[in-house]
Amino acid sequence: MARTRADLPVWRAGRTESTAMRVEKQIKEAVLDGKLQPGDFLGSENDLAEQFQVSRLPIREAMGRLQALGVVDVRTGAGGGTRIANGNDAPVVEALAIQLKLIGVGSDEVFDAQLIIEASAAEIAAQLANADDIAKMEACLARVEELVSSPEDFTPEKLTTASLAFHQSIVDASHNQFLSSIMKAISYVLYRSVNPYTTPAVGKRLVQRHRKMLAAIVARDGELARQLLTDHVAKVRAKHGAADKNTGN
Amino acid sequence: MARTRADLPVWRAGRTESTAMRVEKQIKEAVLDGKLQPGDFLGSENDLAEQFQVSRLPIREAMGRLQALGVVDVRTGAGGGTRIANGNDAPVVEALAIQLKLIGVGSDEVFDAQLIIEASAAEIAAQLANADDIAKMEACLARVEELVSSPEDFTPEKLTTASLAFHQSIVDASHNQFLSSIMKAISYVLYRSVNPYTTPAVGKRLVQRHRKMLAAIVARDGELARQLLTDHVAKVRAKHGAADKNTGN
DNA sequence: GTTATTTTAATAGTCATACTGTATGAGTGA
DNA sequence: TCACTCATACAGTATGACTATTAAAATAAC
Repeated sequence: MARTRADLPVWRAGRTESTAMRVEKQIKEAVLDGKLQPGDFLGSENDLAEQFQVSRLPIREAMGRLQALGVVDVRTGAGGGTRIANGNDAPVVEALAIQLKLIGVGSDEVFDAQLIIEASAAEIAAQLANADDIAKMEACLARVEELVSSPEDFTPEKLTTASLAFHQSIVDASHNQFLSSIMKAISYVLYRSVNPYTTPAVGKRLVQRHRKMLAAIVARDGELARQLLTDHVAKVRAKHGAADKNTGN
Repeated sequence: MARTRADLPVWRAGRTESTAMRVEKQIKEAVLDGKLQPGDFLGSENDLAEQFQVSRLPIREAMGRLQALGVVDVRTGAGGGTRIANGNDAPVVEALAIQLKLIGVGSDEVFDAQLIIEASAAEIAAQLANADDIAKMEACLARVEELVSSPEDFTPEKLTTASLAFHQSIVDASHNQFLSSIMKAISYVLYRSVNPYTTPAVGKRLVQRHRKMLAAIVARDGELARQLLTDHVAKVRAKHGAADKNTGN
């Protein structure tokens, strides 16, 4: 694919700050300093335009950028306008996954991170998991079992999704929202990575190991849970192989 | 036209989302699918406006959003326009830190995550660290020592920054860019959290433990490095206390 | 008096146009 | 060959107008 300027010297963006960037920066700082909290009303675009003594356009742009980052919510209609968002990690999780792709982070690194985070999360989950968490994990496991035992419903996409949901439920059971967010980003990348290798035969072995992992957590055996998780991730990784290492896939 | 543009996904009509969001979504999907790669040229705002059959404004908005996420770089002037960015995790790292604040993630959870990631990273670093990594870590350590031994230069901000830089250099030495990015987000949050507790006396004990940690890594003793890291983080955490738990500070 | 419906007003979203500032690359001259 | 100048292409901003959407207020129905 010929791109005339694709190999030009490195681009450094953001030399002179635009109005939108300045506004964006101020709001972000205020949030980090706790001066703005979830639910706080910033005003309508016209309000803010007057407040910052600029036209609607840069304000609109700044709000759009903050919205893309999940920092603010924007609503149209009477009583609408911009408010500081309640926590919503979906945008930043997706953005993180994209950055891993752009940076060129290899599968190995993502698998390593998965190993580190999930193994520790499983150990914590074995201590902290409550009835709701266990119910959630069991539901995810049941979904996986349903898929591998009914060939007519089976698709690689469904099984990959269900399996990753189970892994996510384990991390969620650690009651650490930071780890949960990171795990979501890992799932984002892993989905596209492991999906081609997902077959019904793989699924059968998968579900057996999943069941053991859940049993260890329910039995409050953190050490065993960690060990099983470690083995499991290592096996998935081995199946994934070294064929496409460093491609980000 | 001497300049070709990377193929974009086809415009899909729909009425629920704004135009800017639709464009944003398509570009993000294309990047995740590998159809767009770092350096690929998307076109000028006018090009894209024509391509998507809308005015400049929604296009401009979409590019602004993607720029805020670090997905694209935008440049003015002749030969300017929008390109897919090379990896740049700074925006998403900051956004992640903001989300932790908005979600209300407590200090405990961040410390837990730090413990998990840094301990594992230190263990890996003990295996993989090369001469450059060690030089970098030593430079960071030297900066910390310099600060605690010269009271006239000392400020809590400087020491906190230098100490976190040392921790970052350890994670960087694991050669896992994903862990590095996550550590940056942790530093972002931790800076505001531990800074008030940073004193010269604290610094003196800090530097001793730092030196031991680095020695263990240089000696390729992963097990010891992990142990020292774990103890160290636990001690910082204890000093931080439970006074402001769950405040996000 | 309460509920369902309509109307109204506020607000984001979009468009067209014009102008400014800036960076690039081509052209000019020494 | 090198430095300088200048035209051009591009983002950034402004203005004004129009549309679509939504919450709230007003009205009608029960």
